[in-house]
Amino acid sequence: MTDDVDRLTPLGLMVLALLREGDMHPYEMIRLMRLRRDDRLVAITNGTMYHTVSRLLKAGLIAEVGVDRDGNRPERTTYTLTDAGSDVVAEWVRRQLPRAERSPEFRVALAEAHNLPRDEVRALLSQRRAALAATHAELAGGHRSAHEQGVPAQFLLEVERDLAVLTAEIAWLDGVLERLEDPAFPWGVPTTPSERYLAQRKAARQ
Amino acid sequence: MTDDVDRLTPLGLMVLALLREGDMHPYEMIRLMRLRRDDRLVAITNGTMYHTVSRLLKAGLIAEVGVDRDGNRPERTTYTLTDAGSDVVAEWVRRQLPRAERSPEFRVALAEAHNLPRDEVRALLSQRRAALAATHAELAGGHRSAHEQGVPAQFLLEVERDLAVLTAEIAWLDGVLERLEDPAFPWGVPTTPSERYLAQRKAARQ
DNA sequence: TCTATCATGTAACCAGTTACATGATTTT
DNA sequence: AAAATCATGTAACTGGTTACATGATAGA
Repeated sequence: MTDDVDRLTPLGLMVLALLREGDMHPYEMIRLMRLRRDDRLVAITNGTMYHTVSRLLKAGLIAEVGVDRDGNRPERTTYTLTDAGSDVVAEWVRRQLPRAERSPEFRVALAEAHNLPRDEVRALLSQRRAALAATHAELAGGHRSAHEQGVPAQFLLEVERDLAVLTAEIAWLDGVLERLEDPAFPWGVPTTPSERYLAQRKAARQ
Repeated sequence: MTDDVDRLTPLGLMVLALLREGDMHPYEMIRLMRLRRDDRLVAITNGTMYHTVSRLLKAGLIAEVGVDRDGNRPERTTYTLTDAGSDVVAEWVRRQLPRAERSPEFRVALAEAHNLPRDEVRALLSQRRAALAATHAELAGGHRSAHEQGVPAQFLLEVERDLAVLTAEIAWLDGVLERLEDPAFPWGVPTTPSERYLAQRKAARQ
């Protein structure tokens, strides 16, 4: 399983997380993810989706639960999450959330953070906060010493942008950590699905 | 050439830009880029570097300029930039700099922006500023309507982070655009190489 | 002298992208 | 009825990563 978690790509994880909402066939995943604008986080194309699904299947994280057919359209295979797949979702998020990298992985982990208990998320994000602060300090040190050694300003623009973005992220994280302490802040998966949610599912199912 | 520019990866572009400083063999590129901490921007491994160099060669963007040998160490091939390769650097930066995506490509384009004239960079970054503002507006609209339709707050965390980072980037860009208007802000490649620069080159050459 | 690490590179594998295929439905 | 688009998927290509190879030097 360690291996599974390591090899999981952002799209792979989002597919697993999606299957926690119910069994689906790949085309439905594509539509639902596009409806929700998950393509902000990962590129979604037919090729990538089918490719990803077949790797998840081979890894035993999902399983076929039958083939249906709608009118005379091509058959389509519906997939379900295995127990292993379900475990892997939490483990992946747990691993990505505290890391300092500002990567596609982190954005996905944050978007899927509600798959973990709220207190664990708070702890993981605190770790990330510390890691980002360390990165910031190191980068600022490098910038200062480059400046002192006479590196011209036009070569330092990118570092300065990086510092600005890092600062904003840290400030944002501080805000979130505070909000998460408030018991009024909602968490987890709502027990009664909203209208909007149901409408989305239906639209995607067709 | 259009095609060349499109297919160029961030590492490929950085290799081309590096070769504007002089002919080099791949291992030297690896060392020099690591010294300069370019591995903040792109992953640098042996495999990736040699792979990239061989693709640049095949595309005619670089050429072999001889094989040397140091003592009994393995032979090594030195590469030089072709005219086509040199053109492609500017064209790639010109294309990436105004885009709204906050991708590895943009960071590399910014780090290599000094390969273009300062006024062109100002114009390109202004375009990006506008594109980011548009993205921000759209994202904020999506967030508001999701909120109004009752999407619980724990599902909106990632969007909020995205908005915070976008805001910081726009503010940073405004600062840069202002600085670039000041004729005292330095630009271009310094004519007399600094000590630090020479020391780096030497250390990387070995 | 044995072992570790450096210098330099090759090759196989793996994930993502692009292009295409095929029949069904909808639009003109 | 022709053209466009949708639904569903396959296959080939391309770029990046990992693992390995080989001789040279340096340190214990």
